[in-house]
Amino acid sequence: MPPTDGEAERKIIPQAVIKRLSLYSRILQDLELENVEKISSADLGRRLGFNSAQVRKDLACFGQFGVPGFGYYVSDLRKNLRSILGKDRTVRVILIGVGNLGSALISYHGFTKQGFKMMWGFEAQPEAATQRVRSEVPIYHVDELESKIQGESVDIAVLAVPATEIQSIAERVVAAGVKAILNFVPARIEVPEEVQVRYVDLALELESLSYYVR
Amino acid sequence: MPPTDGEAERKIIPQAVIKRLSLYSRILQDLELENVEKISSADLGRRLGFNSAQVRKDLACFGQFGVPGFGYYVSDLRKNLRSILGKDRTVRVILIGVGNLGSALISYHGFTKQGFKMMWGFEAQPEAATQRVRSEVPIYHVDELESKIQGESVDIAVLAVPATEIQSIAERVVAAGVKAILNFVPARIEVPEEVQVRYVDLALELESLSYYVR
DNA sequence: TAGATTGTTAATCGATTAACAATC
DNA sequence: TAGATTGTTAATCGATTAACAATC
Repeated sequence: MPPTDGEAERKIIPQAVIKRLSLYSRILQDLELENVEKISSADLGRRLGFNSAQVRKDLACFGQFGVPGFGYYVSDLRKNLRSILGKDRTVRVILIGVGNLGSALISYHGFTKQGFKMMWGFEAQPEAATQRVRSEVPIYHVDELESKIQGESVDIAVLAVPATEIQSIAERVVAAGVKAILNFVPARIEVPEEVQVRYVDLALELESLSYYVR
Repeated sequence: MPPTDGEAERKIIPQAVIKRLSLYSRILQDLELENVEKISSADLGRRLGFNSAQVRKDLACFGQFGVPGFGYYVSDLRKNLRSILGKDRTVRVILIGVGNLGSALISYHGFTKQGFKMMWGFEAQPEAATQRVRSEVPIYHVDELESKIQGESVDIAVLAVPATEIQSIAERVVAAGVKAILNFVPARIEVPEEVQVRYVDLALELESLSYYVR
């Protein structure tokens, strides 16, 4: 039986589908800038190296967006994807650990370009970090984490703290109500299963490449 | 019929297996520091959330490293994995585009910790970048790319240039003989298929998380 | 020897691709 | 209408997991 209400009964969508949706969304962004009005699943797939059936099936997870015999209206599909991905409103991000890597992430242009709002940075040595960074984003002492999050909601926490700190920081962030974590620290964290965690392990990427060049 | 020589007939290994191998290798590194002598596939898997059969099957792609009824000798398995991953020698890395993100990557401690050698950075404005970075790694003008690579071999090029530059930089790097690219720029590049390319798309990670918090 | 755990084959599961009726 | 392309079902492919004989 089909879901009777629009929101609550979302079926479980594979993570891989969500990633491809983001990719489609970007291509559509480019196409819109180029004033392209329509695109077929075959063309959209070709730009990313995907099969046309895969494009249609990914989209079919969320509804019917195309016109048989014609294709998809670029602007219409883009709107729909943005809404599906939750990008039709401001997504609020904080960064914890404004060291070497964190300094780059807090002012990373790619985040802003894709419409994320970097709210605050948190650091154990906030003065040094503030000097280093030169960005509009205010940097607070990590002790203020809970008090800042309280009140103003935060969607995603980006973690770039030392490995020794990661578990305790993750727990504090979760306790403060954050539901999604992007972790740049090469260590697994244990959080309740309703909290979404993604790992970006930079050295791991190099390692997997080094296999092919030996 | 089994391969008759040790090197040439490597069978095609899924990328996912190689990534897991790197993860195993790190766990073993930790265990060795803790003076743990042996580990079973079940314990190794548990640390990463993998099934024990998967651990054994991944390892089986490359040989028999375990002792039935006992498990794996930590130090022995680690040596084998390092050799498989090509980490039993210095892996030489260069970085192109020493801007905001590139500045962090060139001196990223995680790379050094995992035994990679960051050779040089290349930039269109090398003076500004050199001032910004404060690391031992010398930064050259991007015009010197070919002449520097010539002679001293480079295993992996990390790219963090502006999106408009990415395709031409990729082509130059490949022409200079580099066989593996780690691309932080959110744009697909076209290279000969023997060149290995991995994409790290930071905004994409946030996008896929934002789906879960809307 | 008895117990434990490997390496490997067979079964299961999920994701990708092909095919095609529906339809604009 | 004829042609093109969707949405969706069925077929294929590959990856994960279970099971177990081999063996330390």
